[in-house]
Amino acid sequence: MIRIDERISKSELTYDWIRERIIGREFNPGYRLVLGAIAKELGISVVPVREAVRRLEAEGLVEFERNVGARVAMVNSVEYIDTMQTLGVLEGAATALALPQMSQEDIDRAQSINDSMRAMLESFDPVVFTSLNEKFHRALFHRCPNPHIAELADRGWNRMAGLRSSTFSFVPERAPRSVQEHDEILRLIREHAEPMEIEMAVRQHKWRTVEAYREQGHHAVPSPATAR
Amino acid sequence: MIRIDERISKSELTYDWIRERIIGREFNPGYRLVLGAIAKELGISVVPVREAVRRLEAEGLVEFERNVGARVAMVNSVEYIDTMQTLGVLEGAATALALPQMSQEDIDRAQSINDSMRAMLESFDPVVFTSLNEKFHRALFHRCPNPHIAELADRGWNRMAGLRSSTFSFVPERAPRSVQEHDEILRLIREHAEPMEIEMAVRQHKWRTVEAYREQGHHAVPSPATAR
DNA sequence: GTATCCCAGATCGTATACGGTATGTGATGC
DNA sequence: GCATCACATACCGTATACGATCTGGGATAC
Repeated sequence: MIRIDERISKSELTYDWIRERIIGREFNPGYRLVLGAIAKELGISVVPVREAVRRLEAEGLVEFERNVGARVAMVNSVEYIDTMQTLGVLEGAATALALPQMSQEDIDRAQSINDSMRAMLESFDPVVFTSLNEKFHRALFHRCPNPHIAELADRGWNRMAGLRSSTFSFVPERAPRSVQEHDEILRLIREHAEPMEIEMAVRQHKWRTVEAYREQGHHAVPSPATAR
Repeated sequence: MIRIDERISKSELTYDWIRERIIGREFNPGYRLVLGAIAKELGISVVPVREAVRRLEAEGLVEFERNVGARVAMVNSVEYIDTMQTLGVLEGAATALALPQMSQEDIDRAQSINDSMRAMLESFDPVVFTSLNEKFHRALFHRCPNPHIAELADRGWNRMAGLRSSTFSFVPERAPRSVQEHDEILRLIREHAEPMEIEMAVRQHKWRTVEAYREQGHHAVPSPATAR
């Protein structure tokens, strides 16, 4: 019997509720998440709200200070760069591991997403473009047989979404190049290139975006690549 | 003035308390963590205990089932293999990124740890050996300038500790080879080999351990063994 | 006018309480 | 003797309550 019930706990509902609002930019970075206020808004008590917030904290979407409260994680260039760098490593590995499980349809789907991206290079909308970009990459690694890596990559993307509504608002000039690199990755996959080569293509693709962002100089902060 | 206070929340204390016991094998995999019982043991209420348990769940040390409760994550071969594989990726990358920050003392310290490991190959104690092994690897990547990767690698090691008190209890025959590979990694670092080469050496080192474990066939047991 | 102190409001951290769900056990019917 | 059902128990999920801590602003001293 299918449980129509399938009831989900209030803390989980709250978790989704807050998270949606962070990802959807309704709650901007720095927005203060007051437990009592959210509880009243949702018509529940503060306990499940608290639990939801702590979970979001564990995933890096929210910052918490003892006896002060929670706020949506701040836009911070260093964080952004670190997250992108980490995601490059994870997603590269996840994609390489997913290769044996990848079907022709998976590849076709990714290709069609990338075609959509190319099509919109003319009338460029950074937010939509960024969202398609995420879809493209998820399509490539979602078959990853190692659930740990897949989940970490997933969290990485969520965190990114929280930190920046749109990567390509900051480095629009990278968009054409990015589409090109996507094609290149798909080509490597189709031609059954060495998994390591594909992994590095994916990683470098992300790292080049970081480079572009860094050179753009949106941040006064020096790169971690300091001299010994 | 330094706050002698520096009071830490009860939920945090509880988190540490439980975690110590899991890592220290006082709570074995499958051990049931009853909120009320722990609360009474520590003389506090269940609320902070609950929070601590959820945090441990987020890190994978504990499994939680709605309306049933929490138990220490089960020894599960698949989980173990996945975790090791992920850790190989993360630690390889973290080590490579740490290279520019690495001092001569760091390298010497790692070398001396490995020497201790070699020394104990004769009278082999898997638990101590595994612990030294962890120290060795942490010594190599702890300078990693990207805190995200470092933290993920850190969590990976903790998770491993929870899943297996000692890797080398299961594949003792790999110990000598492992020491050798450590030397090789140190050699590459000293000779300023390509970061990528070092990253792959670290990754492959871990993956070979997984291979050894897998071939050993210990994992005939899917082991949650509840099968009501 | 500036710095310090103190108080009030806001918000968190934790305790206690209670209803809901799952699990095991003994009674009942066959 | 076996399967089924009902009930008791254990434990979780959430609500409510209250003391603790932080923050900001106004009063006071100089």
